[in-house]
Amino acid sequence: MGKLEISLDHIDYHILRIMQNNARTNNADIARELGMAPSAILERVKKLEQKEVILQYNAKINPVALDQNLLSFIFIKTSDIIGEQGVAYLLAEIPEVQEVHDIAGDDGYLIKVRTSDAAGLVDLMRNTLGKIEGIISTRTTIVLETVKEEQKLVIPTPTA
Amino acid sequence: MGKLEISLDHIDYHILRIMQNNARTNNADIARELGMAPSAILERVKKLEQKEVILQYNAKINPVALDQNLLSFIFIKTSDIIGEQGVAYLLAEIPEVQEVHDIAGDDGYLIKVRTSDAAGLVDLMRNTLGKIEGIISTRTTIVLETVKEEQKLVIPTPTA
DNA sequence: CAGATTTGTGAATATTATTCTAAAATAGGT
DNA sequence: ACCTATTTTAGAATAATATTCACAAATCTG
Repeated sequence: MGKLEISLDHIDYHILRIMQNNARTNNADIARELGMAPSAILERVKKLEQKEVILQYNAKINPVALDQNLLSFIFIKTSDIIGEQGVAYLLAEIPEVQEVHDIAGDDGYLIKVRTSDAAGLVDLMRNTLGKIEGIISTRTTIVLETVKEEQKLVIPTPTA
Repeated sequence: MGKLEISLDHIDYHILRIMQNNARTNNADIARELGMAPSAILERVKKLEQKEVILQYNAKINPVALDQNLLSFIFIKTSDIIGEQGVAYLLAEIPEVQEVHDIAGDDGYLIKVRTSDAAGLVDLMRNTLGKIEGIISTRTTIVLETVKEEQKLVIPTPTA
């Protein structure tokens, strides 16, 4: 069920490194690169999934292609009691909201939002955020340009 | 030969929706779901890649499994001239830095950083950020808990 | 509407995924 | 060290998928 003990060896790391860079790499290729049988790789990958080390595989789509050109970060102060996250879950349900983080200090959340343009952002704030009870205030930061945007983690190497 | 004209139909959207949710869905399955020949799907997927609509496929790995438990956002003010992004590129090269955004207003950047713990963050700020010329000041926001973290885009549906 | 281009189908072949059994490796306990 | 239980791997056999290609259908374009 939940995330069990995690004990990953360098073979797992190698698999993760490959998968992180191209999730569509097939078993046969991974097996060749690691010099192992495809069946062994398949077994390991399944376990990595079961152990929730690999959470999901997803295609990164170009926002421009879908006309989602505006990225914004919004700090949201709420009346949520510490520990409770009612507003957070409501925020998480909004499709345009890609991330919801409970942050320290400001008794609030930081969310990442993608809309087509400024009008879309205004619309979202007015018609969606505006209707959520418990939001006290918001502070929006507009992204002019994204230089890097990945979810890749630093994976330990055998010699480090 | 960058991103050319983008003209996506509802079949492309459907493929993107499937791929966004599970990048390892095989061609045959997609073909079955769309009621088309696998060869046709293969053709479309290749074109989506060529047109840079699909940017990459990646496995989302559990940060906890790799002992990267601390997520932080750091606002960085620099002496970069507007339009120039020297510091941004240096920041982008840091493995622990997952995102680098040029933001409006504060003549600075917002970066997203993942470290093992607070000590790792301090270490990064001191030994890596500290050595980058042009950084004037930083303001760090610690994430206590992440409620949602995805890169999924809103994909238009036929009836919307 | 004709010619040209794009996109799709269907079949054939190459490659890969998956399953299974036995061997090898590993971990624990004495 | 040794034996046993457990985990992991290899290897072969089979099922399924990927990929290619020729031709048909659909779609532009002018």
